[in-house]
Amino acid sequence: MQASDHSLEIAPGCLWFRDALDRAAQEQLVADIRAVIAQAPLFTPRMPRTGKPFSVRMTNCGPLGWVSDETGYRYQSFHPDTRRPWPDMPASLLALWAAHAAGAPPPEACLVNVYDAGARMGLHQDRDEDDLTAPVLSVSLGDTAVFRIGGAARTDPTRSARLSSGDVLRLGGASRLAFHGVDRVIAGSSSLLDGGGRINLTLRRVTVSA
DNA sequence: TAGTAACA
DNA sequence: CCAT
Repeated sequence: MQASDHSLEIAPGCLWFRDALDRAAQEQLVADIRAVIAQAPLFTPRMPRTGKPFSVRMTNCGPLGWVSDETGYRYQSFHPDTRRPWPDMPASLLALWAAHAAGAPPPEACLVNVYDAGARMGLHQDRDEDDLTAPVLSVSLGDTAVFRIGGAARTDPTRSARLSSGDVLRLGGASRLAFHGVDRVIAGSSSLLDGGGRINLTLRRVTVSA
């Protein structure tokens, strides 16, 4: 991993570490995530109540994983289709947390979001964690995302930022409950992933530590 | 309300 | 017509 001293605060409490990961570190993460997907296949989450599918596919690693279906959003310890426990969190991700979320209790969930061509993510808050004091770390791999972030209210003004492969974003403090999403992914903007697309990793602490 | 469409 |  390559330490990035330079960070930009794009919203209060939201730190953008550009080029935090060099190419080798990105390739290591991709290899680790491929291994996770081999154990815990990508699934298509659905909206609570309506059952409308997301355009991104997901999986998780770590003791807990985020899932969504007609029942609602939740964290659970097993894959929704295979019913098997989520794979262990790779050392590369634990190192990333140590480097960019120092002082926070260990991460319990890494949500893997796979954006194929045309996939988007509507504006939302990460608020299903019991521990809302720990930051959320977001890692961008592959094609550039046109990311949007606002404030804690849905109607707050938003700004956009292009998140490139290797960027790390930390949502903490006042931005921990900021609405955010991905307007679109710029096809062909990265050579990291065979076949293109984008992988986003979000590392979260879920339970309140003693 | 992590979805979309419709509308002012 | 486009953006919100």
